[in-house]
Amino acid sequence: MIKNEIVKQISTLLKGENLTLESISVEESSFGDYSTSFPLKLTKFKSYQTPIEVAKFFVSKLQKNTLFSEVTATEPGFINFKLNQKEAAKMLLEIIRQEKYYGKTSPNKNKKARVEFVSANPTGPLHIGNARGGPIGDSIASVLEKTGFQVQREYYNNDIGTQVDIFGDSLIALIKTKLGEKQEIVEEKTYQGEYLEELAEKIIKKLSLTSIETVQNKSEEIKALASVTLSEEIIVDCQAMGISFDEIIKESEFQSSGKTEKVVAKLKKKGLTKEKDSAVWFAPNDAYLKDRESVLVRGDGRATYFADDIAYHEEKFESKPDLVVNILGSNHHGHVPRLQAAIASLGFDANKFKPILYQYVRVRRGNEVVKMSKRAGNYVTAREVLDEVGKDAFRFLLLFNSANSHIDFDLELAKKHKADNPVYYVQYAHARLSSILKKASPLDLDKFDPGLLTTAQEFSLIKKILEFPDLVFELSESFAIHQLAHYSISLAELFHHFYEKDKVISSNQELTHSRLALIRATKITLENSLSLLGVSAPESM
RNA sequence: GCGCCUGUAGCUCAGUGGAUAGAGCACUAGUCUUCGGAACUAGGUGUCGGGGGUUCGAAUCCCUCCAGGCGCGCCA
Repeated sequence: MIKNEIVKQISTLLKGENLTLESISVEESSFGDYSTSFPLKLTKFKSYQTPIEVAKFFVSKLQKNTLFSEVTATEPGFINFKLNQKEAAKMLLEIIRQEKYYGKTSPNKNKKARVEFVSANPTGPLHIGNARGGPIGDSIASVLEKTGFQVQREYYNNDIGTQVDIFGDSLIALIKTKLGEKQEIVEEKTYQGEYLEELAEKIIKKLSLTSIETVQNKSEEIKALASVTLSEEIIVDCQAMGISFDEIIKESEFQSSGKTEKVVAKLKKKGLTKEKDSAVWFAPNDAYLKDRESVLVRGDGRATYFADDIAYHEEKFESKPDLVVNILGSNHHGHVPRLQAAIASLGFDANKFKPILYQYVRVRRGNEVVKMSKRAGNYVTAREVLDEVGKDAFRFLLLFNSANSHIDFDLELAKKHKADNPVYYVQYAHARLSSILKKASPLDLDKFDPGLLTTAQEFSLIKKILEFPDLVFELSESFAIHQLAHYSISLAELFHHFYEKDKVISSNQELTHSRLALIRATKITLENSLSLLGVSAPESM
């Protein structure tokens, strides 16, 4: 936490000087090893008139830290820090001691976070679009844990509603056809695909359906079984992505328990609803939402998804979390402000609510866009892609882009075992690291001398390793998880550079063991990064 | 019509107020008696979609226009 250390020192000094600043940012920089421009951002100067004078003043106070070999002020008001190479190398010992805990910090100790992701409807197999939320949510949850949060991973099962009804009707129609009834009209809205056939066969067998009458009598049972079967299948797909949930929450339970009804009544009491066309609408006093009122209870008395979701979020906030993260497909962007308004109007702190919207995924095979799957009929399933490219490439490539950008997922690239496939590049580095450690005699830290790690390659690698805890902490606030994928690539790259130039195993025992310590620390850092991404770190490939 | 996201090198993308805008791929030429060649070294391209504004400073913030994707239902 070097950057954090600098920020802390500056903050203390600022207080002493009675100067305040909203945020101090420290960045890696080619002008020093770290740099900050906060003197340029001060608006309230005391006895120091210009940014450069402020910078100089702080430099005189900061220079005493042994971690830096040089602290300088440069025009127009930057402060640059040069890391002391030997002191930095010394920190490798601590990393080796911490091992899998390296990167773990505790700013969020004793805090609770709830992360909701995937939340696909049980009306078909998980598709690649919804699946993108899986790795994103899972890795964000892991990052939060790494900064001290106690995290609950949850999946919201939308097991009721119009979509589910339409799906149920399609299924029942299909079962009837299979049992001999002639269907006259096939409606456009009906669900299709091989999976529906499979499901129909399975249900006929399980419920021993023999005639149209039995289907009629057992229609509710059929729908329930279909919903459970598909939900289970989605959960199994998630497991194949390396994801397991702590909690699966069913939408139907908010209705059956009366929680939805209660929360609608609460909103009504606060005067935030109105009745129009025999339905109950959410009508908050919010300029932005004025023309976007939406229905809570339909004309026929049934609650909408929105109402249930409010009840769900009331339940979330009543558990007193410090952070509520929702990973949603970008098509939910209209839903988010409404939900936020509802959360705020129920008296909860909407600042704790962090929705993350991700854009959709298009699947390509080379230059050709893949649109449909045999199984689902009209979209590409997560399972097909997973089976074809494997969990590691699947997760890494979905986490490689920022959530805001669209992804073209190239099946051909994902399967390539070459450098243009970044996941193999990183994994290969890890296998190489393991191989060196196996080949060498066991690491003897008594022979470790930080003063021997003096080459440019060694220093760059050490700096990159030391960035890791800072990055994890930043990600716990920015949720920009793709930066972790890029970090792991850059770490692998710096290791390869070092490997080519500096020979690790030699007759010089002190140098060998000092470099082995660097190798060990690199391996730990790479492993911990990959572990947060949910990608395996192979010992050999 | 309204809203959200995107537009950065030939391609795929990083970079959201800092200093000379960066990687990877592709392309060309090299590096194997040496710890794993799935690697490394060297070579260079940019109206940061266009225009205007804010300020010491803008790819980044604001306005506007253009292009692409998505959404806008008593769907979820």
